[in-house]
Amino acid sequence: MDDGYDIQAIERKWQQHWRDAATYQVENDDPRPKYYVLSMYPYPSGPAHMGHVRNYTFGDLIVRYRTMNGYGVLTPIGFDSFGLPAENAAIKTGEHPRTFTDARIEELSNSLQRIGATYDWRRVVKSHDPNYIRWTQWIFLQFLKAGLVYRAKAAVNWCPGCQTVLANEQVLSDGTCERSGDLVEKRELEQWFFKITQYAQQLLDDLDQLDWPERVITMQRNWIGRSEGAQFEMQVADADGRTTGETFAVYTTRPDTSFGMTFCVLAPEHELVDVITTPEHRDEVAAFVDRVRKSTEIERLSSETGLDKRGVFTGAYAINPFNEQPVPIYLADYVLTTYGTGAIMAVPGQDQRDWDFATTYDLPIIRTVQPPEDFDGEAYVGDGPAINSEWLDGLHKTDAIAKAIEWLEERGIGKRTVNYRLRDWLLSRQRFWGCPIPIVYCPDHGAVPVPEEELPVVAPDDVEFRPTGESPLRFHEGFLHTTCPLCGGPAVRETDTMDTFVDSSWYFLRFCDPWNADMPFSKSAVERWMPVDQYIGGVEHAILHLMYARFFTKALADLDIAPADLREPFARLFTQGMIRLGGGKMSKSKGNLVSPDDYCDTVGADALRLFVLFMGPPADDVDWNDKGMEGTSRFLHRVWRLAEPSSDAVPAATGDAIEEVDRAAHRLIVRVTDEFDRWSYNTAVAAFMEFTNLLYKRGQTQFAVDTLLQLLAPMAPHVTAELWARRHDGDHVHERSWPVADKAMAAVEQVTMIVQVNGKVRAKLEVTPDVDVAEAERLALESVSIGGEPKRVIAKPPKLVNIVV
RNA sequence: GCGGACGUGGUGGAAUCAGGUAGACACGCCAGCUUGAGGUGCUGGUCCGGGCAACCGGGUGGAGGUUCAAAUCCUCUCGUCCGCACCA
Repeated sequence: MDDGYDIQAIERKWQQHWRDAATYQVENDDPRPKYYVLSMYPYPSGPAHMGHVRNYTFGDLIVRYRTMNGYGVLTPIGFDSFGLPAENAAIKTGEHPRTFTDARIEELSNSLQRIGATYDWRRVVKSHDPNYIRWTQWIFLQFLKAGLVYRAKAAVNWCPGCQTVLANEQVLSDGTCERSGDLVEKRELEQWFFKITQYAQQLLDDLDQLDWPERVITMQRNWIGRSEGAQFEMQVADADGRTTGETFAVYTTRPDTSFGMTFCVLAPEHELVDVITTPEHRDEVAAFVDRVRKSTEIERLSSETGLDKRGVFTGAYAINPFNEQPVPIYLADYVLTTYGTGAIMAVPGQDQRDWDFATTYDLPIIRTVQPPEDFDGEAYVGDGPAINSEWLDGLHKTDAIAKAIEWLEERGIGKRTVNYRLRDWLLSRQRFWGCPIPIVYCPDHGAVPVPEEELPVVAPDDVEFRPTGESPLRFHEGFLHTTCPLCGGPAVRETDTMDTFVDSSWYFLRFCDPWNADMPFSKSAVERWMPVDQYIGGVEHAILHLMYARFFTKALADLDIAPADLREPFARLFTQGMIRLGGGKMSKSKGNLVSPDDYCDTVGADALRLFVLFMGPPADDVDWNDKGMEGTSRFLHRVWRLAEPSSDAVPAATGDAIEEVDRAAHRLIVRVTDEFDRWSYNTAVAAFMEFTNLLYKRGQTQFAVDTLLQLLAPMAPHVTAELWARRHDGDHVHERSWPVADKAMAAVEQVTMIVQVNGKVRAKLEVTPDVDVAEAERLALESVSIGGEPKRVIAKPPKLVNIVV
C-alpha cells in the first residue's frame, strides 16, 4: 500500500544519522549516571541469524530506553573471533583464518547495523587483535606469577584421526569425534590449568548477591558441587589382617555409617594400585586397568556395562579404623581419581551403588541406619537411628556424623573435609586459531614465561594448514625455535593456544578502556563502568563462560589489577530463550538459518524487531515461524498513517474522546514503563497495539500520538525517529526524555466491579475506584436477587464483591 | 537417578510475580464496506454446549486439597523440555 512509508530509505537514513551524530558513543568522563548494557559478544559466523536479532534487539532497546531515562549508557560491541570454524575453513580452503574471520566480522557488523542496533563502535574489541592478544597473554603471566596457573599431566580427549585434543563438547555421545568420526581416546598430556578451584567457595558464596535467573544460579551451584564430609586414613593389610605400612585416604559424606563398611574401592589410576595388588591378582588387575584406560569417558560412565565387568579384587585389605576389621580392597571404574581422594569406603547398607556392587561380588551387607518399618527398598539413604554401630547407636544422622568426625579428629585419623565437584580449568588447546600461550621451553630452565615487553606473541602468517588437524605452529620453524629469556640458549615455544573462553573472560573490562596501551584497562575506567548493569545472552553460557568470567574478575581484583571491591562482573543477567527451527536447535552448524537481512529488505528492521519481541516471553524458547510478522508490519503502517503529519487516516478526537484518549496515553506510560522494567516486552507491544486501535476508534490528539512515538522509540527506532522529526521540525525522539505520567490523568475513573454469588459472576457494575466497602456491598446486594439474607459478604472494592449464600 | 522449568482456543501467547471477569494482543478463519477483480485498507465476529435473545451451563493435561474465590497456592499423577549425571 502506498502510504508514503518508505521503509528502506528511512532505516538507512537513521542508521547513518546515529553513527554520524555519535548518539550512542559515551566518554569515560560523561557526567550522567552510568549504565552498562552488554549483550554477550558474538562469535563472528557471518550474517546475523534470528538468535542474534533477538539478543541484540533486547540490548539495543535497553540502551535507548536507559538513554531516554537520563543515563550515560556504555554500549560496546566486540567479536569472539578466535575459534574452530575459522581453522576448519582454513584447512578446507587454504584461506588464512584471519582473512576468513575479518570477512565474517564485516558481515555480522553490517547485519547488526541493519537491524538498527547501536553501539559505541570506537570501542570494538576483537579477540584476535594483537592489541587484545597482548593483554590476554599479560593477564596469563600475572596469574602464573600469582600461582593461579600451573602445568600438569591431564587425561584429555584425543582424536587419533585429527591428531589433536578435543573439548568435551566435541565428543559425541557415542564417543566419536564430531569432525572425523574416529573413536576418541584418553591421553595423558602436559597441559596448562587455571586454578579456578581456589575460588570455589567464593564463587559459591557470591552467587547470593547476584540478580540472576534462579536456574542459572542453581546450575552454577550444582556445578561447583560443594559437599561436606570427612576424610580419613585407612591402613592397608594382608589377608591375615597384618598391616603392610601403606595407607590411603577415603572421603565420605556419611562417616556415621562407617561401621557398615564391608569393602573399599580405589580408582584404577590410584597410585597405590601397583603397590598393594597381590601377586596372584596381578594379571587380572593389570588387564582391568588397561581396559579402563583405553575406554572412553562415555563408556566408563555408562551404566549399561554390567557391574561384574566393572570391578576387580586386588587381593589386598584395609583396616576399618572404626572397628579394626579388615575389608577387601577392590578397584572399580566408577571411582574417579578426580573427585575426593580417588578412593572410597563402601557401605552397601546405605548406598545403592555399593549395594549393587556388594551383591555382584558377594560381599556382606550391614545396615547401620534403621530403615522405617514400611521400607522395602535395598540401600536405605534416609535418616533414622544408627544401629550396629557401637557408640553411635541410637543417634540420628546429623548428630551421628558430628560424633563420628569428632572421634576421627580426636584420634588424628581424619578430619572434617569440604569437597567440590568443580575442577581446575584446562586451558591448553592444540589449535592454531587461538591466543598463543606465552611460554618457552628451555632444556635448562624448563617452562619460562615470555618477558612482558615481548608481548604479544602472535602466530605467524606463512603457515600451512594440514588436513590432519595438527596445529601448523608445531611445524613452523621460525615460530617454534627461539631463545630462552633466562640464559639465551636455544629454546622452543609453547605451540598450544588458549581456550577461547579465556578471551571472553575479561573482554567486558577491556570495553571500559579499549584504548589503553599500557595496561589491559585502567582501574579508574573499570571503576567508572563496572559492574555490567545488564548482561544479556543465551542460557547455553550459564555455566562455563559465566563461571570463568566471575573467576577472572575476582582474581584480577585480588591481584590489584582491577579494583579490589569488584567481586562480580555482571550485576544483573538476563538469559534469553533460543530460537528454534522445526523443534531443533538453531545454529550455524545445522545450516537451518533464516536470514534477518531478507526481512529487512521487505517489512524492514522495525517490523522484524517488533515481531521478535512480540513472539513470546523473552526468556522462553520459541519455534521460528514468521506468520505473525504481518501483524507487526501492519501495525507500523497503522502508526505511520496515524502520526505522519500529512496523513488524514485518523481524525482528531473531539468532545469527551479528547480526555479519554489523553488519559489512555498516561496509563500507557505507566504500563509500558513497568513492562520495560520487567522484561515483559511481548505485552508491551500488545499495549501499543491496543492504544493504536483506540486512537483509530476515538480519534487522535497531539499528546497521545507523541507519547506513543516516544514510548515506541526504543523498540522501533527508525519509524519513530522519522515520524517525530516530521512532527517536530527535525527534532530527535531518542534525545527526548522518557515520558512521565500525570498521576491524576493516569488514574482510572471507572472500574468494573464484579459481583459474584458463591464465586460465580452474576453482575458487572461500573463504580469509581475509591468506592468503600459499605458502598460496594450495598451496590452489589442491590444488583442481584439472592432471596434471603446472605451468609457472608466479601467485599474487595473496587474490583469485586462475593456474596455467599 | 538428582535438580529445574513448563502444560491455557485452530496457532503464538495474555492473565501466574501479588489468588478475584480466563482467553488481552496478534496470526488464521468468517462476514460487511472499500476495490474493475485479487490484494491492500477500514469495520464487525470468532473457547465449547444450549438458546432468537437477554442469559444459562461447562472449560486452563488429570486426580485430590486449601479458600468466600484457584489457570495462579499445596499434594499426588501424566506428559514435554532443559541442566547435571556412578561426585562417594
